[in-house]
Amino acid sequence: MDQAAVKVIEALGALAQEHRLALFRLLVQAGESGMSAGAIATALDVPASSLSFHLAHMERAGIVQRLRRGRSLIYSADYAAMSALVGYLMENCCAGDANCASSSTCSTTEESQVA
Amino acid sequence: MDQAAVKVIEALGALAQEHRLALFRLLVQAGESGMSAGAIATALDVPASSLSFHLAHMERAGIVQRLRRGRSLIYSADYAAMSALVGYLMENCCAGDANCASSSTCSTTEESQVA
DNA sequence: TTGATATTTCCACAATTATCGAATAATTGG
DNA sequence: CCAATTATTCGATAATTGTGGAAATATCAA
Repeated sequence: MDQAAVKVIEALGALAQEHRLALFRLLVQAGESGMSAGAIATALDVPASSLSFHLAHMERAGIVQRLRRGRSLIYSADYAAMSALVGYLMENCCAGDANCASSSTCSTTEESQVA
Repeated sequence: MDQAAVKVIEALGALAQEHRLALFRLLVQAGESGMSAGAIATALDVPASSLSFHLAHMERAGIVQRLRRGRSLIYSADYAAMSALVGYLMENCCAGDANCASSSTCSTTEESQVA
């Protein structure tokens, strides 16, 4: 299994869980400024230790970023990682056939790279 | 947790596994005509019973479709499900801000619906 | 320095997921 | 109908993942 596949599996696995999916969408909507761990815990109503586990999981997977501001740790969604993910899944869609079943989904093919 | 979230978690979980990720990409590249279970098993070098487990998993999750042709079962990728997935993840990106960090990823927002 | 705030790490336990050989089912050609 | 082909289900086992209270770590304000 190549390294790109490993990264993609980690990212997909990080998103495939109730709390983490809600968390990612929350951060997507929060935009660049992100949210503190505490604010996220309040918004999602998840115990701090559980949330911390999930946040660490997502950071390891490279789909969220973290920075410290004072006592708070601020998390934000990594949009580039998201694009790369979709690019990997749809790579070489329909073997490059022009008249593909789903041209819209297929057309996103070669625009992104997994880091 | 709403129904859309459940479907998305199942789809993401279905993709977040070594063999299933390889399988999905194989089907994406195969296009509309799809591939038989046997052909997939050969291509991926996975025991038949294991592959069957993964194929069933993916069909349940709604990211691949199945039809019978003679003795063979033909599987193909569901592109629409893929689009819906990305749409859900990026919904209301950056709270609708025009000058979003990643306009390209964000712009895919309201074009798809989870069934 | 001390006390309060913000968050993580540790740990033990529960729950889910993956593996694959053997047995079973569905389909077809002769 | 029968043998061959194609693929699934069963079942026992191994491996991974999620949970949350309690203790530890980092930061700051006074």
